[in-house]
Amino acid sequence: MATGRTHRPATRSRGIPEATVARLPLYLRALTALSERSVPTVSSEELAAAAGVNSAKLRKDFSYLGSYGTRGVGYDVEYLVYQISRELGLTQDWPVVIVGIGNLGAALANYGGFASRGFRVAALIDADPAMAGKPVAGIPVQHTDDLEKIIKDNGVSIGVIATPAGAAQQVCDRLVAAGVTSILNFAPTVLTVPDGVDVRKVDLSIELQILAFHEQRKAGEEAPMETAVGEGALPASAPRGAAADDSADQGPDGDVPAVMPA
Amino acid sequence: MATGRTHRPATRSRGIPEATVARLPLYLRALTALSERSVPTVSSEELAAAAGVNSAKLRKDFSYLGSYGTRGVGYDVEYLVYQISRELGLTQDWPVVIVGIGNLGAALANYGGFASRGFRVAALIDADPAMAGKPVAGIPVQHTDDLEKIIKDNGVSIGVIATPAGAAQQVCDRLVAAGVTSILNFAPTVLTVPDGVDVRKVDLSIELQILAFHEQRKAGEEAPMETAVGEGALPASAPRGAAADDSADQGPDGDVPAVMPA
DNA sequence: GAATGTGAACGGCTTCACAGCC
DNA sequence: GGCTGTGAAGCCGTTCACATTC
Repeated sequence: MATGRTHRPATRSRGIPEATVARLPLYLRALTALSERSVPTVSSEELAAAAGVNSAKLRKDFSYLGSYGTRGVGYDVEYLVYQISRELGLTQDWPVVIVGIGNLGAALANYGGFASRGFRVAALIDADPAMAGKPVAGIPVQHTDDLEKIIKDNGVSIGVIATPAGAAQQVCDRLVAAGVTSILNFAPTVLTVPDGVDVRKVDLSIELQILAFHEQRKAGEEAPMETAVGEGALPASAPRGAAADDSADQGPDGDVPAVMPA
Repeated sequence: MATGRTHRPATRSRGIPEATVARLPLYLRALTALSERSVPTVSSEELAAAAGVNSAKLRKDFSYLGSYGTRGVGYDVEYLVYQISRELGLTQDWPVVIVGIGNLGAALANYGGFASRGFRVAALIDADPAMAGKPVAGIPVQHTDDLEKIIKDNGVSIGVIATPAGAAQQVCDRLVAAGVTSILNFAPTVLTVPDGVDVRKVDLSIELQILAFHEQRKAGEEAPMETAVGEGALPASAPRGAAADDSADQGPDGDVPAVMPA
């Protein structure tokens, strides 16, 4: 779920549900692993297990792409890898710029998963003049002043924001003005963008807070309700006592993207 | 009876929907900003705008927590900050361990938002002996061998995995065995955990792939390919050979690059 | 016999719209 | 008059179950 848009989900998608799109990368990863082991075909059951979803959902998801399986047999791994890659637009090269080369930005620049799937880090941009020219992950950092030129020269349409929250909106505005239409935001702030621009956010503290909510609930399952606050005092109250009991939080549940800020 | 636990008990007392829980941190962030500006009250409309959601949704979300607003007036900022914090379990201190101190792990350790919301980095753990003792973000890295002891000594129930994919499941198993019941996973792999353990995942390459999908669609919006929307328009029995559409630029499959981070 | 593809049922989340209270 | 709180309606996604195809 891309956030940041004002209204209109504009989900003008050509039939493929958002929830399905969000799972395609998962299937692709599982298929890639199978491909590397030279496995020729998989059943929906096997692939679903590898991707961590249930088989009915997987089959339904694939049905939106077309009929790529063979009844009684399963799916051809290589063929499916290609189809999903194509559907996701990974058969082409996507130049990406990362703005904000702090700890996080550097980590992203070094992240192998970027380059491995059609994404190419075209440039690293930072507002600190002292960073200019300094190579990070083998790529020289450029100054924010040249942002517009960098975007245009490289035909960049995807930007990653890893700046402090205070600078995020401004950077976002400049990226958009320069032609970027998809943004991955790591800054813990809500970005406002014009229609037609996609924003996805990843906020670490939000993910942790969601975990804390469930964690708290596990701990207070038998005992009491609200009250107090208490501080510190972390007795050895083994969270995993005999209590345990249900805890319905079975899987990671749908998918709320995720995490971390700058 | 006291049993019959199916899946989702939730029927028990306060059944706050997952979707709502996922938004509470967002509201909390917006409220905190208002609080810092000493704004006394907000209307659902204003707060919703600040959080990037619509007001009806916000009111519905708050209704699950209780009636904390005043009709005709709005919500008291301070009071709401407290109520949401309490609901999320942030009025207590959560010690967290980060396993895998590479670029990403270091970025997480340095992330300020951690401490600011009830989370405390209790320890940094890495498998590389060369890292041991080296301070990152002011905290000395400890070796994986001591993982169990660290977890127990600090009463840690939340763990963050920032290791390479290959090590993730093993680390996860050890964390869980040592008592961790909530995991935030940055490794691009599906983790298997026992019931009662919560896992949330964050996958950077997946987020980018989702953006690529939408980006691609925007680009192809002008060239009307086969925009056969409709519903049952998919009966195509013939799996259309590998030929399929030709729209694809170049058909480079280049084989499958590994989806894995460093 | 085996496994896909899919209509239909189901359940959860969002949006609407208005009653209720300040 | 302004704004919250909430039943009701609508939408979307998941799950079921089975006809269909190999």
